[in-house]
Amino acid sequence: MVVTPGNAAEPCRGCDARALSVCSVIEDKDLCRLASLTHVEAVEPGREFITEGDPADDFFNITAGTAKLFKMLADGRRQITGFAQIGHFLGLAARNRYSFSAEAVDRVRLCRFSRPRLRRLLDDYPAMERRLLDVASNELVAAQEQMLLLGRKTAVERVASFLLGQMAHGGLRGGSPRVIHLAMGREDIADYLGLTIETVSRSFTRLTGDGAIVRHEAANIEILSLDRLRSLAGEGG
Amino acid sequence: MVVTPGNAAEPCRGCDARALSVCSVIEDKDLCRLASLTHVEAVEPGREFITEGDPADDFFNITAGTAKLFKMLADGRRQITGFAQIGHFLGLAARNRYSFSAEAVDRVRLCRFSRPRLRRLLDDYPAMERRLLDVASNELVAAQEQMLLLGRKTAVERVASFLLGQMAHGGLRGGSPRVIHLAMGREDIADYLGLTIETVSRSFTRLTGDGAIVRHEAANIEILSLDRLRSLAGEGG
DNA sequence: CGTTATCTTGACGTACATCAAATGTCGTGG
DNA sequence: CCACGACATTTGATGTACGTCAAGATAACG
Repeated sequence: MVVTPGNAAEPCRGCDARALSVCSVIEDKDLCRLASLTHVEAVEPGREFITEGDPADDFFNITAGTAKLFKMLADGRRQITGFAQIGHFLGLAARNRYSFSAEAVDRVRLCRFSRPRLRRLLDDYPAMERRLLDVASNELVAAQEQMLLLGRKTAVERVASFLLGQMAHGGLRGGSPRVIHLAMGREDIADYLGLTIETVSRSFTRLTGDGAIVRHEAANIEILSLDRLRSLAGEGG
Repeated sequence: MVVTPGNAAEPCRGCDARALSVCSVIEDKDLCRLASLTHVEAVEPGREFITEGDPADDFFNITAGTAKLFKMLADGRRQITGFAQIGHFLGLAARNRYSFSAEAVDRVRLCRFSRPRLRRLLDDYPAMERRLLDVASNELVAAQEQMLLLGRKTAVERVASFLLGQMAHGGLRGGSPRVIHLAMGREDIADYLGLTIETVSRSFTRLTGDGAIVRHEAANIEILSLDRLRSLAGEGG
């Protein structure tokens, strides 16, 4: 599973995720050291690479693809707490066990850091610790937003908000600005929004009927009216 | 509103919250400097001291009482994202505007730090930044747990989980181990759990019927069977 | 003690879940 | 290229947990 990079000396220099991730604080001249600390891996779709409750020995940085982060109840009910994409840093646990599981949605590439190694890196680069605090703060803001969604929004509002969120992510990478490609299926969307697949599907249908979107192949959603979508999301009034 | 401490030189030394908060990383000899950076304030019940969208000029440290943190939708729907109690650090925003509001539940005492002053303090005490990262990580774990609750748990499971959480907090401070005093009313509990006050009330009634708890004055809940409460919370099977 | 706010209980409505079937999508092999 | 099967998504019919509306019960307060 471990993929040896083509150029063993400098896998980090050409990394697409670098500018988007905590690694951006490492200066060019020290990239070599950064590269020596990490293992690049590929994870096949459906494969779980973090398991809730396991010792949190490693940290991860997503460099390609999409992973889902989730928690489960004993009887199988699942809540996806977020999707991790390029540049996303994973594994902050505070305690020494993971508090969630992570599974690849499509083919994921990631860098794995061992906890003690990252600790040493943080000691040498205080700016990186600051950057991590920023990352954690942003995730906290996103988590609060999601609590509002899960606790108080209707099904249609949830799906509309989800699309707006996915658009924000897609916007970072190029691509046609009005068409969103969803890497995850309806079941993952449902488990992210606290709904069932049927209700998610019906909500897409209603958004279509309201003229906010058009579905192309279920995974490709075209935004017809951003204003209408915003209004249906319940945030912009 | 600003309360001048009795002993202006060292309000931090005798602070009840110090051991529980980020301030614990400051050595005794430097407490004087810490004290010079902060303003101690009292906030009356019902008073809002952070407003979502306002410039995030200050950080806060709760030293007594309970505050609720919340977000609202345009039409008045509200989601309480957490309750902040002694030792809780508030104001991490990443962007320069608050992403949530905060209001005192009962009488709150807090320390206010201006953003640039805290920044300088962090530069001098790298350990404090590390501590803040731990704090943020713990909050992230709690937020994920709450997402599971809001997205996938039933009303009774939510209320049982809430009581277990409040017990964990109450356990830190002395007091009778089996009786929980709830600082907040039913409306706040409902807005925290994504329910209505009626459903919260009915869930308390069901927990009572199941022999898990007894209500004394609506605000004082006695735990009769921790096992039964855990099982009803849906986590321990 | 009355007055008022908060909490509990009851009757009923509704948004979403569940169960079930139809339709669409995609990979595989004829 | 088309036929087939497996799986994902959509649509429909019905059930239910929780919300809404309304009335009592209880506690807080002057």
